[in-house]
Amino acid sequence: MKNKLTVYNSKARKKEIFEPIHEGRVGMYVCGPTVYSEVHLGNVRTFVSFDIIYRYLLHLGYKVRYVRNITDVGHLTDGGEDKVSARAKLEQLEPMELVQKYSNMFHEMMAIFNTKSPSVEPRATGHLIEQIEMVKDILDNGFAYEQNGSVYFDTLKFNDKYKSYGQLSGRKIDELFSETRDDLKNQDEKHHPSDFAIWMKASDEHIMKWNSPWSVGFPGWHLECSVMSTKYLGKTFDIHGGGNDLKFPHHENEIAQNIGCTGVEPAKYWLHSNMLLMNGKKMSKSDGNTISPYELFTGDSPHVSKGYSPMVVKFFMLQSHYRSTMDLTDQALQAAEKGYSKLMEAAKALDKMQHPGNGNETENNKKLLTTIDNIISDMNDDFNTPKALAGVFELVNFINKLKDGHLKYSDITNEAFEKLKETFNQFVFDIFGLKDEVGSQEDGLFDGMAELLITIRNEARAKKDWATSDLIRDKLLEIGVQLKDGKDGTSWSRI
RNA sequence: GGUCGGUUUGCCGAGUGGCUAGGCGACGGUCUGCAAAACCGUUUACACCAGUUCGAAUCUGGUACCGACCUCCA
Repeated sequence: MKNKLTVYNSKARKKEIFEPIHEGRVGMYVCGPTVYSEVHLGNVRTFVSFDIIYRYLLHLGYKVRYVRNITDVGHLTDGGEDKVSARAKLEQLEPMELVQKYSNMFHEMMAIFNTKSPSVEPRATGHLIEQIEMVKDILDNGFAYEQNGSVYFDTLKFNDKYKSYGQLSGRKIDELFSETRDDLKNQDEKHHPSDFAIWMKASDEHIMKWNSPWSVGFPGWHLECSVMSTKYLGKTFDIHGGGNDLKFPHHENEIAQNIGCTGVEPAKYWLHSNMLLMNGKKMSKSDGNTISPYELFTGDSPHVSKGYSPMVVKFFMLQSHYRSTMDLTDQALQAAEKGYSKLMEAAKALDKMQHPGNGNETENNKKLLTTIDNIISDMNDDFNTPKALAGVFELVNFINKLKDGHLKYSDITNEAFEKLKETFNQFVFDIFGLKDEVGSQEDGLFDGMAELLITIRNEARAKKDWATSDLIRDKLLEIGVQLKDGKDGTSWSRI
């Protein structure tokens, strides 16, 4: 029981045992970014969360097809303008130029955070034909109607048949009706306020528009995900993910479209990640409570005292569960920086450690094996990374004790030690997707110079010339090299 | 106003009807020429008020506060 993966299904509002539709294979769709500006740190959290889910499914041996779309049309601003073309106008670029620019930046950011590329990354504008086909199908099935060149999804009619509109977000169609405000323009085109556009007629000044049986226009925002998930994963697939804020209306409408078109539920499990807060409040550009990933790296922001590396930020994110809100503060990042470096030091130490080959099955041995088992069952429990990470830190404790001789190798069997090594590396690098940022910067010239300075300093120390010794140590620290005088001589590391 | 979620030790954050998560910080120690780093140890909290229970921070009800969403030409 403990070894089975369970996931929290937002639709069922409970944890369920994960059983893929087709044995050994998983289809996963995650709503990607709208590429009209630089990626938001909150988006990063969502995609890092789903990256870890993707990596863990791969680790479990599933063949995963991971589809994450890029929205480049149909997502509108408050003023009704397309977000992409509005920004393109501002930057004096062709809409597709803008899409390319921010897609590239998005991919760069995903690489910086060491996330794996999805299997398919489809764009909305690349699937106009399929979107028009789906609108036709929904019309044919009677769940949509045309009005002045626009096509609206008929939520009342849909709900009469399937009784499920609002199920995901916990909304009732009657309440949606009572909330209607009078100042909504063109509401008279809709039969019911909860109806939504699946095809919109474009005004003359609208740039991004295409021909269709109903008008020259553009697809509704929700349509692309229904179309692309169906195209690449089939009518019903295993996992649909996205940010919590997309539950309503985006995912609710997506479900309605899929069922309205194919007659079946699109996803077996709905997974939603929670929001990233800063200093206890929602990140918002309008009130200045925001920080971009780049500002976070450089420290060029009033919200942080210094820069934090991408892996520190990722480590920070791992410390909370993907379904919980998480609060970004300078203090919390500083703590994460220390924790991350402790983890990497342990990884380096473990890499050099070797078990002599004979050991006994002691209490410590038992404790080690239990710790390892718990890490796995924690991750199986709806991808509980903070708990699994806590377990990994218990492994760090084992590693350090072995290194310092507080724990003898003879108290640990060779088999258990190998299991420790395997589990530690799998979780830290393969599943959490962390990497050692500092180590990769070193080169031979630098190493040689550092060793030379240490030799000179040790000669000074031997003569009790503390002034020279401390000068070397202090100056090296200033340029980011920290010396450590240990029992077995002096070692150094970059900070 | 509606829907959903949250309130955990100095900070960040898991979790469970009885069994000190973890990280950071702080304090003590080991090591050291002194440091730093590292390591070891200590640091026992669960918004408030009722109720259920042998026992609740964990379940139930209420209160307060916080957050997200509330539609696509708003």
